[in-house]
Amino acid sequence: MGQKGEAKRVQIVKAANDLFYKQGFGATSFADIAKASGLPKGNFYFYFPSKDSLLNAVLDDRVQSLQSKLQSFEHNYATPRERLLRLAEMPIKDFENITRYGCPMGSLSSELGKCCEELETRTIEMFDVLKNWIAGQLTEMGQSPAASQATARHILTTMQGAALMAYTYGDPVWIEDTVAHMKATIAAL
Amino acid sequence: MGQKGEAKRVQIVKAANDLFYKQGFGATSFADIAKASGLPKGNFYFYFPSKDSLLNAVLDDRVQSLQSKLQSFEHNYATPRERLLRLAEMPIKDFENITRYGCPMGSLSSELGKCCEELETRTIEMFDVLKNWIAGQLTEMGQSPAASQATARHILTTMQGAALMAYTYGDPVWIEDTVAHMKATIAAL
DNA sequence: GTCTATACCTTGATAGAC
DNA sequence: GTCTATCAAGGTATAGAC
Repeated sequence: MGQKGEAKRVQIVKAANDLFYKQGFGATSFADIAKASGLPKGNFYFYFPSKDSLLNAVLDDRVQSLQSKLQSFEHNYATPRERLLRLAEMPIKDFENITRYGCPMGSLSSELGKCCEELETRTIEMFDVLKNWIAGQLTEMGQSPAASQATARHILTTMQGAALMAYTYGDPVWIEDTVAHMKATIAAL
Repeated sequence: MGQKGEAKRVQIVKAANDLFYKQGFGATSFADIAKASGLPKGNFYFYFPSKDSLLNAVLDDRVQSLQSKLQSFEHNYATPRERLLRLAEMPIKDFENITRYGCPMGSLSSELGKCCEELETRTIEMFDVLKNWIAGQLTEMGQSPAASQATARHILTTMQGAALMAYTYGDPVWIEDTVAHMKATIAAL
């Protein structure tokens, strides 16, 4: 596949990523992606054998974004506590999107679980990246591996709940309260 | 509408309720409901003018179930703390369904938010019933109205997060840990 | 490699017989 | 009131021209 082909592939994934987030995977048709990307819809099947395959590419992209984000935390902040605090307040910065479209990981996971189990396992991958990174920070802070996992689960659970409720009510107050609570918890660890 | 007609209506709502929970609203077709209820699909439009209308009937049913459940808590347990503890441990009893299909309220809310805003407001109704009941118990325990609302939001947020994560991972540990944590919080109030 | 045209299926909804 | 047959629309996916 040539240079131009790769660029087009990226273009498709980019448009699909956005639409899968804002409309959901099932509600997004190839016609939608064609309109958003400016590419004719028959072309997609040259790059992706199926819609599921396209979603897989989108998930690859999201995992990579998440990993580089976490890496930037490690680079920019010296202590694990500081890193976790920055992570916890991320939903504040993104509250508009979360309130309107939900958490990119949580809402997709919720949707895929109902229809396609194979794809659901891919979303677990994404959550695992985040969970294990959080647990790693906690271990670095002196928690045992088991305790780190439990605390990481607690943090993920709370943030996902906040995103879902803020999305349901269309009100960021659910995020604000939860983030404040979470930051206090982390600071006290 | 006669007696038999009403019975059939209930039968349709019952089958739809189950399928909307286990497969999702969008993924459930009239053909599915026909197969599950044993009724021919062309018949549905005599009872419901549209699929949305059927969902509304399902939501009415769920709200009523929820309200009678909460009423039974009031009847069976003397103190608000006891009632909240019983509510908090409900997901434990239902962990198998939640792990497989998610929370009936949360997963539906997540799905509807992406497609139909009018129906999304109906799910808020359901959450409000629960939220305001929890807040009422907390007020009875001496919390101020504002604090009661904030605590009720916190409880709802946490339980929804636990349901979503248990569903995503297909693992009830997310529920067990969260319920234990929640019960400790309530007991300490 | 790129794009058009279209096949084929499933969906929600309707028309009309009984 | 109840049910069968069918419609129009929109979906994914494919065939094949260029």
